[in-house]
Amino acid sequence: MWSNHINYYCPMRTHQLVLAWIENELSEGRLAVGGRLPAERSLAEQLRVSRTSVREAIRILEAMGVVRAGVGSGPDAGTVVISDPTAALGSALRLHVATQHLPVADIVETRVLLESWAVSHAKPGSPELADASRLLAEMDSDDVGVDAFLALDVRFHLALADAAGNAVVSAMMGSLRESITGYASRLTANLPDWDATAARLRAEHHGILAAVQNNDGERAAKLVADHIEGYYKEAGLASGGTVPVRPNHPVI
Amino acid sequence: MWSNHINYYCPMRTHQLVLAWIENELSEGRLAVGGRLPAERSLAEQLRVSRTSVREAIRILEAMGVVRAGVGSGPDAGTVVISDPTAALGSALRLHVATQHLPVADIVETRVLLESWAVSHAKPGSPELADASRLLAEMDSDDVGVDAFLALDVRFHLALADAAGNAVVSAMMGSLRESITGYASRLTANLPDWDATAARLRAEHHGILAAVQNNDGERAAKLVADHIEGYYKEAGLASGGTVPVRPNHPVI
DNA sequence: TAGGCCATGTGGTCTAACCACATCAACTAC
DNA sequence: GTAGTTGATGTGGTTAGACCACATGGCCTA
Repeated sequence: MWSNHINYYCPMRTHQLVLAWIENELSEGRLAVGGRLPAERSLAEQLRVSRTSVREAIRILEAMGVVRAGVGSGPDAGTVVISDPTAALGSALRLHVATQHLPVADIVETRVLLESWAVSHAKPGSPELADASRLLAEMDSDDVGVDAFLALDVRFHLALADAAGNAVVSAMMGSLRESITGYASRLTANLPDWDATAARLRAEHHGILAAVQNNDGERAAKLVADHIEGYYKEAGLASGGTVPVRPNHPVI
Repeated sequence: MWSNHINYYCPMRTHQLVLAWIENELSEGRLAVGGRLPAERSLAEQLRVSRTSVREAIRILEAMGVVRAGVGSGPDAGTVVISDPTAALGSALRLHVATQHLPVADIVETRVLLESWAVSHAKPGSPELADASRLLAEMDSDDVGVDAFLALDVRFHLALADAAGNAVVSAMMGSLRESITGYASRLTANLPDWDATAARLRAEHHGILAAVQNNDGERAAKLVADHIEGYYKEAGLASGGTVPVRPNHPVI
């Protein structure tokens, strides 16, 4: 392919040129989180490409959780740099689960691996553990429904993961959870007795948190592994099955 | 936003509609790896959207490693479904490293975690270990340059990760490696004596592989952790530093 | 029969136009 | 003077239509 207007060979597609430019701006520090990209029309003119190509690049960055695009005027408008690795990893994992080339069993296994490491490396006094404790208190309330309980459960486990202080592990944990949320909620229907299960989960949560706060990382790791594997075993994890339709669950 | 031609509220952007349709086709099994998407113009007509929106969706899927687009006619032409989770995760991680919201130290730590788990769960007789052994033999040759050695090193560690048989861990390992390749090769320049380092790395590789083949997962995990941490420590990992420019390193 | 050539269909790119939206400044009515 | 209205401006979102390079395959010619 020959780059338009210019007479030298260009193996890149145009939107990749734009991506490379933006990534370079990020690397060089001229563009940082919270900063704004030039308007699409300006950027197109600046890079001598069409607005179409600029938009394709921005769509990719948006799907990667690197930028957020907003219409209108004001602080929420324009294309601003963010940093949401979880969104990108989650979408990618979910799509590949849909192609059935990433077995759900492998995702669960990886989750056990990451979360075990996280609880065994969590700092006992970290604020994330205080959040986790608050979430447990909410879950102990009698008037939480199944959906609310599961939502709190997700936040509890993410708080545990965050307590280890590793951004990559946190992002991967979040993305793994996101990619199998559909499964998890369907699995709940398989449970013979939700109330009994909920009571057990509550007790296990408290045990895990106590172990972490007592600085007993090894015990916490074992407890959390049993906790996760036990839940999926009880609910009957069907590895390699099909994913339910989620029409209102966009990639971004 | 009101969906064009139709009089009901539609909170999705048009390209997300296309993404949802394609993800649904994948989930329902009507589209599988190796299959082909309808031509962009056909798909646009079928979904009553513009070709631009279809293309934006395909760009995202391409960046996610879910499809591959080829021009012309014949078997390599058209948009065909693939499954390359590593590409997606790697691009995402690299971009977020560029935004300096994912510390390189966290990536290295995560790599240690995943790879330790992988070697401790690798099956001693798996074919991936035979590949790893072949790679070690190549690395033992005297006439391999630094770059070739590092390339073989990457493949050796990926083979180890694959031996555990978890697709998610393999993909994450590959993406972590990809996201810090720039760093790793720059770090080499910091080494005081490459020949000595290479000799040490060779010996450590053989030790790791031997432990795996002897079914001593615990020892293999410790060796691989020391191996990785030792290398980065010797080369002087600068956490939070800036990434060098890679103009010919497209996202896809 | 062998070679060249063009019709066909693919993705890649560009242009130009319109829309919805959000802000802000200027203007108008009270 | 103040409050409300209104329009200009600039943003991303979407569309239509055109042209290009490319790869195949069938047709036609020598």
